[in-house]
Amino acid sequence: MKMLLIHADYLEFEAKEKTKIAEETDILNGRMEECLVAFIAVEKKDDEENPQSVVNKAVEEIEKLANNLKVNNIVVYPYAHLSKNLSSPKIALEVLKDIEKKLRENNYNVLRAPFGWYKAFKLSCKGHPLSELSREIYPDDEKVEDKEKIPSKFYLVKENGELIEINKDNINIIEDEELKSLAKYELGIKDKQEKEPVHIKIIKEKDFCDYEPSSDPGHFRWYPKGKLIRDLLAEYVYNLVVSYGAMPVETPVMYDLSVKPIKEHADKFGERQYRFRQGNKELMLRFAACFGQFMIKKDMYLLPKYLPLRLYELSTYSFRYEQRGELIGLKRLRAFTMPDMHTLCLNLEQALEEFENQFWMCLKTGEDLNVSYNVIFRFVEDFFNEYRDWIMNLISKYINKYKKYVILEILPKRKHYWVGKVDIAVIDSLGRPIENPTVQIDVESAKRFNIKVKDSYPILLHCSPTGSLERALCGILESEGKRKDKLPTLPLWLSPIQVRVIPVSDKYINYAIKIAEKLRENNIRVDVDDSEARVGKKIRTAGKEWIPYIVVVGEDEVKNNILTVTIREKSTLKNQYKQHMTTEELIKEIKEKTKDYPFKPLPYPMFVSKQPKFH
RNA sequence: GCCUCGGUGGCUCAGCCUGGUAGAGCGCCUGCUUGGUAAGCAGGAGGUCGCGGGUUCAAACCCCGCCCGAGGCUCCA
Repeated sequence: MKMLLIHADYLEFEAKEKTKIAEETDILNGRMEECLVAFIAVEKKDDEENPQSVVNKAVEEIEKLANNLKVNNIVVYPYAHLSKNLSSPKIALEVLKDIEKKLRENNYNVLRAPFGWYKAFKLSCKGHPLSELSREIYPDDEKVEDKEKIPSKFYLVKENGELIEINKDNINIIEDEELKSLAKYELGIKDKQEKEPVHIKIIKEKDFCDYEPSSDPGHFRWYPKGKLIRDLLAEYVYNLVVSYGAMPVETPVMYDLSVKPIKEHADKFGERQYRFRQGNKELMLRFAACFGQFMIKKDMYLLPKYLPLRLYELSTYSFRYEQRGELIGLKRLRAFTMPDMHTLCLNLEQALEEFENQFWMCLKTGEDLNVSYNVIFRFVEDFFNEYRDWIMNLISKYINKYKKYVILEILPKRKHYWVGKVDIAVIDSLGRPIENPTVQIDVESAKRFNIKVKDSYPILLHCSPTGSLERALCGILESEGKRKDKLPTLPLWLSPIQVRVIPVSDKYINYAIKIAEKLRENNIRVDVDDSEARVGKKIRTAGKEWIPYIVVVGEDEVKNNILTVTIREKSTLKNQYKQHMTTEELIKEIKEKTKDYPFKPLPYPMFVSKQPKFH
């Protein structure tokens, strides 16, 4: 709705002649003194969407101004010429009448000029700063969406391929607690939580990373240990996708909104982006690596034999201007690092084959990060019906391999760029899903970005095998933080300090250093606790740092040339698991456990007494 | 973005209601202790009480605005 508001000494009108849409009325002329005149055009979107909300907002605006100006007389004047996109006359009349009625109820003197007549009018505008104002009023979109939204259906899929529709009442048929949490979340069943997720405490306590109050909310600072973990994860995903056949690229973080496909793709995601003007350009910060990779593909001369063609980029960073109240620790940020692979597929058959491979790749990351994944497939109904056999076959392979059921969402019609996707989630310490790895079948973007293989538009797959690195870490920490069966720990290859050597007294410090150096030469992250504390205290400190191997050396070890190693994985808080082994055996064990994973050296001084605290 | 709660030495928190010299534990430093698997003993240093304004003779405390965090709502390509 468009509205022009005039504070006037008087307004006078006279209806002269009917149009086709004229309302029947006796009030064909009128005059009001000391009044606020509201010229109003009701628009198509008001009509289609939510007329009642427009009425309420318009009345609110008028009253606000009337209050300011201290006037009690209001003229409601239909004025079609304010808009080129008018609503139907029927709705317009209803809206105008409603506005008149509401204002009357609120004790204003209201004069409404007749709708659909050619009218003569005289107006005397007061001419002070507030005397001429225009307002544009948008309908609330909440109710609109409700109207448009046909809800999805959710199913539990078991090994025999049976689909059991799940809803609020039968949710307990899902026995797996984690999968049930995921289903509950999807169905909008919420258990109220008043606590914060445990990873927030852990990241600070362990000197991984922290909030940066002098940036925008949701942008973090990373300390050496957290930086190490992120770098290791980055290298891990790089190796994973490159050995799978992806070609790494790097593309800009910001894009020009005057480029049509960029603008279209960006506009789909509405408010949740950083946009800014620089010079005479309007720019946006990328919220995923799609933009740059699509532009590369658009400019390539693509032959069918190149396909499936996979480009990979670690988007450091992707930016999303999430709502302020929605930012939570590492779970939702405004700047995050997203491994993002896009695969061009010749046709749907090839796309399905790729989808399956990429799905298995996503699941493998759960094993490497030592987290438990829960799977939800989402398909648009038509697509599901057409490829049902293929889908059910994939699901049954998954169930056989991982011994877990899956959730299946069927969407009545396509509303995003994808026709099918899989989301893979870790359940956090409060029973809420952290959705992370994903594969999506995109049938829209190739056309939008004019990516052509010969003369046809290929299918595009989006895949992030771990999801954002920050969220991956979040998932690991939440999983460990909620552990009851044993001590929380990071996977060995991700542990910032893998081994700590503790001399029983400073007599043995040189021996401890010798051991540490030997480990370090073998690419093991090791430090030496040279502090003045007693052994018990040093063990406790090492335990609080989640160090996987603690080597205590004293007289016995020197004499027998053997190490006493406390292995965290096999210990509990009360019972430390200790094992005697030679230095070579320890090295061998660690090398064995980390052999398929990236390595980076200890980013800290080797002596504990020299290691700074970051908080 | 909205609603609720919170922000006090490096960390965890008490004090605020009822205004009057800012507290504890851990950590840190120093000394004693030279030690054997999750907190040895003693002493000491360390605080713009988130920021800005207001009320008051006097503000960590009362009032207003803002910033930051958590929970809830809404959102989540």
